[in-house]
Amino acid sequence: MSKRPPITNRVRQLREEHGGLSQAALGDIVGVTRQTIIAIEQSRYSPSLETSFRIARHFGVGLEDVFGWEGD
Amino acid sequence: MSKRPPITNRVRQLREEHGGLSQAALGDIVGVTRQTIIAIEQSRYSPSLETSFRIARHFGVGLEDVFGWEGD
DNA sequence: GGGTGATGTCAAATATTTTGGACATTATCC
DNA sequence: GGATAATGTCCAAAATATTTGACATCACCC
Repeated sequence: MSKRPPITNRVRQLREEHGGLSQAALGDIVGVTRQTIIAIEQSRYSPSLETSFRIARHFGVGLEDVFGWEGD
Repeated sequence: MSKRPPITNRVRQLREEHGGLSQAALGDIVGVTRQTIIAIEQSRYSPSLETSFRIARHFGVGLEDVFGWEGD
């Protein structure tokens, strides 16, 4: 559960669609660091459900609009 | 991000609705231990997104059909 | 050319999740 | 009464996520 999880994400696209919000700015908003956002965008590990919810809700969308399960 | 997260879950109900699947059995199926299932059902911490996806998909439902965000 | 913002990488430290094992309780079944 | 399955608790440890700080690159602007 740590080596490139089978999860896709659209964080980067959502940032761009929302006025080019920077990784650092998004991190501040959802309460994590810039590095965490980078790691999530690069699918280096799977974030906590709480962090995932915060990101989705900030963009005003559902969890599965941000994160996808490979194998669906 | 560790003291009783603002996340609700219906794991227990889903287990019961699926033939009274035990915590241990569910754990085996999704690849975590019995203790992890207990902790999740009791909202002791927020699981990884990967574990969350595995649970939801085993029951054939979406992430937000299992986990909810308090504040929605 | 010198600033600034955004992204990325690396490594080490800290925090959180997950595990493994031992033990208690309750209910059921024989 | 003894056996077994299911849930729960506690604790220590291993594994993974997250933080912090330092540094590199690229693009843009002045």
